[in-house]
Amino acid sequence: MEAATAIRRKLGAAVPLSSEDLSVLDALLAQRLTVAGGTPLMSERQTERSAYAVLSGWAYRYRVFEDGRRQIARLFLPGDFIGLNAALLGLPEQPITAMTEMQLAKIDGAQLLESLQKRRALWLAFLWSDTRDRLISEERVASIGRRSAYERLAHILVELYHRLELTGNASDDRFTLPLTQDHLADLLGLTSIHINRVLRRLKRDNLISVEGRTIALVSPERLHCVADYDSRYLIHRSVTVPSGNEASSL
Amino acid sequence: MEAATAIRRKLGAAVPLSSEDLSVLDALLAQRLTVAGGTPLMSERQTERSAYAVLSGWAYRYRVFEDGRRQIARLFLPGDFIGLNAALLGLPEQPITAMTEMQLAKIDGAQLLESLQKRRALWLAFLWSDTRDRLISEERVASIGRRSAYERLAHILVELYHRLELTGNASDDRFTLPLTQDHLADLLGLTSIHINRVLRRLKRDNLISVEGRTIALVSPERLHCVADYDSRYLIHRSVTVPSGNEASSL
DNA sequence: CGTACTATTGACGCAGATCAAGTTCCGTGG
DNA sequence: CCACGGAACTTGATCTGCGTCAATAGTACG
Repeated sequence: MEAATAIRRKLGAAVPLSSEDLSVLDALLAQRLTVAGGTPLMSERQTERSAYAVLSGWAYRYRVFEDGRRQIARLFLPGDFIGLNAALLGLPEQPITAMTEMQLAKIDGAQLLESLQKRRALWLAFLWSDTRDRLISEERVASIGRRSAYERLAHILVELYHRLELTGNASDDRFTLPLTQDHLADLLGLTSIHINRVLRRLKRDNLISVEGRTIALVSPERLHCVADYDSRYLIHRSVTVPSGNEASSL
Repeated sequence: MEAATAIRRKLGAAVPLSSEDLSVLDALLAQRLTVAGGTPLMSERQTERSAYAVLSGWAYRYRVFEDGRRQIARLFLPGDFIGLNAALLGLPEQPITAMTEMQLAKIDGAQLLESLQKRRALWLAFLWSDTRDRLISEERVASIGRRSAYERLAHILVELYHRLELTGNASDDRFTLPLTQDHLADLLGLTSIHINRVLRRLKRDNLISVEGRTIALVSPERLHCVADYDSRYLIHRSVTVPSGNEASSL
């Protein structure tokens, strides 16, 4: 149970969770599974009404066009939820692929619905997570729409570091990046060839260093500056849970 | 009360709402106000814990960079909600500006929280609306990242038509577009000069026609094709509300 | 030791940006 | 009713960031 530290850290950072909230959460996340990198998740089996919480590993959702062009719409990191809203609403989810081996907790839609209705703090925590995902998506629009390739790359690296740090998957300005240059290209609306050149320019300018799959942010300050990284972006002051008793309220 | 047809149509299309649901909804939307075009909404007065429902008119949220580059992250059309999650969570919302004169319903955060907890169908309807907004945002990422200017413009026009049609603000393949070419540029990650040229190419190719602020989709089929418009995008089969009685569930 | 990703590097082309004028369309006031 | 001023829209000339095409290395696993 307590293995779901990524989820607990993320939700707990936004909303103070009581021990009772935590035990309901643990119950939701009880069913574990592991999938290999490359496994398609949620591909068309919308019948299931189930979602996943990411305990470890990375996944991504993408859109493919007729002619093969591809755009990654979203990355799922440890602490993120996959297909939550779709499960709650009973709607189909777009195709999602595991990028690395992943540990997942399978969440039952109906059980989740009940739990959120009973525990207001949990509901707010999930709502916050959802809101944060939207923020990220909208900042990606800003990135692809208005930032240069150099700035885009700087921005995503800083963003990923902050997201991973929150769940304990990064520290000391270093983290493991399982994305290939092709993935980065499809994520940022560029070509892998250009990613390669710009990545190397970031190294030459001494903003980052790369050893294998490990990225080190050599100069976080200059990276933030280059990316015009909004300091308020993804910063979570704790949400206050309005009183009003749990579950009752009729 | 019943003036909030845009909201009722939109939510009702996704989730069947009982007359009781509707009366709770009406109560939420009771407080009306009108703002002039250009009015800033939600700028930093995060203290209020209130949100808006758009009854008529358009607004947009944007991101400005140090050097003046601008990106519109999101458009708000009739039937959309502004700052809902932020109000529920008590978090600050990013700057939003009214583009035209707007009729709004002011929603109290605390009251909303209570209402959603009492009425499961309403909660799901709001959740659905939120999910749809995220879909739109992710499709925008795909658009800016991988579509050409010509395709992007085709896509946004088709998307806006479908969004407006749902609330009764467009029909017969025509609608009023209050956006200037500058707005379109900032929305699609282009320059207004290029928007101008591409718009004219769409007219020359007989895909659209423009009279003043009215856009007519001359050939919706070809537009869908050019844009590689996903037919499932924004289509809402009705959500089924799981049984499980309202409000109780302990 | 091949087969298949993944990364790297160079030459060249183009979609869309930038720069620089206009021009039309209004609303406002004289 | 016309003059003025300021958005919004047009149009052309030129430039450039990034894409495309093509080829070469690593690397990694079976």
